[in-house]
Amino acid sequence: MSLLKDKILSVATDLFQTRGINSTGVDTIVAVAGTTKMTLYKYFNSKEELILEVLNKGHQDFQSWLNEKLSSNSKKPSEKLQKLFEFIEEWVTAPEFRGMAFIKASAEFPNEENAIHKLSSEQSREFKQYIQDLATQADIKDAEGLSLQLSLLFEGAVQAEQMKRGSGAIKYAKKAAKILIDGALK
Amino acid sequence: MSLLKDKILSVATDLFQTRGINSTGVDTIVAVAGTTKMTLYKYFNSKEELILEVLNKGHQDFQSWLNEKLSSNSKKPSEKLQKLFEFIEEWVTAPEFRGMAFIKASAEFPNEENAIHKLSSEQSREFKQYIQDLATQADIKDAEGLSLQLSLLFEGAVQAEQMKRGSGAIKYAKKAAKILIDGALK
DNA sequence: ACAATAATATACAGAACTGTATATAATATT
DNA sequence: AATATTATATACAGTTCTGTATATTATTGT
Repeated sequence: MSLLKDKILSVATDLFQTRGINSTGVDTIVAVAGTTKMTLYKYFNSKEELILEVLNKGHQDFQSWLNEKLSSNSKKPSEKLQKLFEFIEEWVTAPEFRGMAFIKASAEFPNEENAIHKLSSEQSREFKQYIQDLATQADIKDAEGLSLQLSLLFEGAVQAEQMKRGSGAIKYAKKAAKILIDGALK
Repeated sequence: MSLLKDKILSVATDLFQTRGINSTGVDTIVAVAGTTKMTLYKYFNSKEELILEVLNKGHQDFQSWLNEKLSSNSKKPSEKLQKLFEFIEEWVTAPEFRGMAFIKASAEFPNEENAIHKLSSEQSREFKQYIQDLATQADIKDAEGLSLQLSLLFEGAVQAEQMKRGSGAIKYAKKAAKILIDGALK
């Protein structure tokens, strides 16, 4: 992949998170990326396509990072489940954390027919599914219920942290997750 | 208060939720409200002021509604706490539910210095404080921790429901809340 | 060296947006 | 009935936005 395309993607990712998607013009993106609109529109047919790619990349990056962390630190599925929020805390409290792209995107594009909204919704579903797979492998009966609850805690904590940095919400989310997981494991 | 001002506020509330704040122009608002820009700018000095009033009204309406429901159905504080998510479910599953204004607003205005973001953050804090007061009155030791956890569940469930109507997330949020409250009560 | 590709510079069309100016009509008030 | 208030109609200034057209400059491959 082109270096410039990568640069545009990463600049757009950052600007969308810190200023909002609709409030970030393509002129600003190319200026910060040190290129021109002609180049941007060569790699992306429209701003919407750029947004979709930003979302896809962000989702893949997060999922890969999380999966890597979980796989390299735990073998047993139940252990992975229990360590899940440890790594989420690490992710959320990292200084470069700027929020979860799909959560913000779904708020900026509330129409359920909109392509960006649909992708956000799909990514949220995939994340929940990922947790559900962990829960299933850990032999939890109501894997779907637990995974839904854990996703709610996750999205709530991310939302809280987006709203106020250093809110400490994630610490309590972690405790709540432990209670819910322990309850479901026994 | 003027009838027209009220009409503008309610139209703006609806359009902001269904189309997004930045994607809704004042021209659209006045057209739907059946009035003109001159009138809108008589009652609101700027679009930002209108947004702030929409947020304030939404927050007050929700808090009043919830407080009324809780007070008229329960006397004991611990009962109120336990019925909290019953009413939240009622709120979220109502056909006219369009999401929580301050959650979306904070996503559209991510800068923590922004007046709209600040108000959203403040409203989130007030809601958490409201739950914390319920928890304190119910003699719960770690009232702050529990209220934070319940707010996370709440915001996560609202987020999930905004992302996909009829997701059923609120049902599992309710179950999780029960587990957390029961654990904290004993 | 030459040709093809990639990137830049710049200008601009066309639309949408906030906010204001100005003049007119409808409604209350006294 | 005369006057003040309230709302409308309409136009527009000024900005910002997405996306394109056109011409020029670097860079790469052969």
